Amino acid sequence: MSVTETREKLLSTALELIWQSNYNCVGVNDICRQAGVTKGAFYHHFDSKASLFCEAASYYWQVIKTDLDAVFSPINSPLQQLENLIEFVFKSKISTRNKPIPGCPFFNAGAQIGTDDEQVLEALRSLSQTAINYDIALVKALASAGYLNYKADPESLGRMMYTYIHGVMSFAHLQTDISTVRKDLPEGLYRLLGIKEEYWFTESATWNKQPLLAK
Amino acid sequence: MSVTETREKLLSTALELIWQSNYNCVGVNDICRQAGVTKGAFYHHFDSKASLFCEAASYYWQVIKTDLDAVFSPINSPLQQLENLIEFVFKSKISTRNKPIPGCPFFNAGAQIGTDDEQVLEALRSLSQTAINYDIALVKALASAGYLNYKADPESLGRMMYTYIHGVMSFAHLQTDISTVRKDLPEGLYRLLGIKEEYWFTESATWNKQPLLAK
DNA sequence: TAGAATACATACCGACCGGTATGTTAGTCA
DNA sequence: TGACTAACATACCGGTCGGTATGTATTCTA
Repeated sequence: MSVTETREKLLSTALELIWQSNYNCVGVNDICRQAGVTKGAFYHHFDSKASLFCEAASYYWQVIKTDLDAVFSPINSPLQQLENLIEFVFKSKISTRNKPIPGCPFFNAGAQIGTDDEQVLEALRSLSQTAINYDIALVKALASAGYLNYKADPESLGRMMYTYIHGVMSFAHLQTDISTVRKDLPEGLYRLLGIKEEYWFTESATWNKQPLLAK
Repeated sequence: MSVTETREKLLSTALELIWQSNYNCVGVNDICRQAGVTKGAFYHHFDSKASLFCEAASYYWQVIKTDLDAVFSPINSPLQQLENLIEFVFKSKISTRNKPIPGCPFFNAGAQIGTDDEQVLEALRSLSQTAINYDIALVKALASAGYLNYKADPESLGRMMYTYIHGVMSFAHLQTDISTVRKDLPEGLYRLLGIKEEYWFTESATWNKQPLLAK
């Protein structure tokens, strides 16, 4: 295995395992065993488990950014972008062949990290803010296209979208049942955004690839 | 210490520690030390850490039920009940003297427990469903009183409220900043519920006790 | 009042944790 | 060719984890 191969193998394996489980439960030993790499190699490439997580976070983001850019591509109307987002969340975070619904491992991690792991928290904050920025842009587009009932503060509304989506995912993770989510996710977003009711469930997603990071 | 005293001391201490941190990070040793009880006593009263958590969950619920019944008391109008709920969430889960925002330890736990801890998951599911039932009742009351814009499925909408509230709390936990939450929490609920805009921020909470379980 | 059950206290277990010290190999470059 | 270093591999560290085996007071009961 080449140098960069080993590194990326560790990153992707860490993501995979954390995704299936969570940050606390996944140990360095597990990651190494699964990646077919020894602990010496691990600590040659990474300072600590926490710093691996931070690098994995940006690695993760780098991967799904491709998806998100397609989801929010300007060739789609704002309403289509919204439907794409819903489809993306559903496909990448909720719907799985395997039983347990992973949710978002990075959002989950926020609830798990001890307050002492400041570098991990900071990485998570930056990740969430970048994600929210996508939502904010969508809110602005929807507003200026006249789809919204109430006048909105895009920043606040973008945050609301983000928190709602992750709330739904966490709930799905706990319930291990996706049937309610299939309905609650879009309708909740319509309601939050204040999409005029005549537009509910009218547009369908133009994006329906298999997400890059869905196992 | 009497028998029930020891037991309750362990339960309340476990709640307190899990609240400040989380299920994974809090060890049996920590709980015993903080409670001033030995490990022998612990395992005399509880089968395992998981079963302690389950009992703590129902103990927790038993305590906040008093608060919730006051929040949703029928002497309050539906709109007042909603404001009470917002105030309750804010007071008990978000606003704290100490720096880190705890969020809801039981919701957090849902993202932490390994999928093998089925008994813990079941306790959490039951807890969340009971909480959602309060929300469902509120939705029905709001709907029949004519406060809502769209016609709603109360069950679905109650779930949406629940997931949104917990999403907001988890986000606050990560950001350790409550200023945005103070605005996002009520407005998001208005939007989700479809409260007619003329009623936004009009009613004020009739409930403003100190929650029983806020440290 | 003897004995049995309750309510602990103490000491300890093996497994596992993140991390490190040290050895080995392969490639780089002067 | 020889010194140097990057890229590992191996073995091991102290600490902590959830859990247990066993001893000992105290209280209840026959």
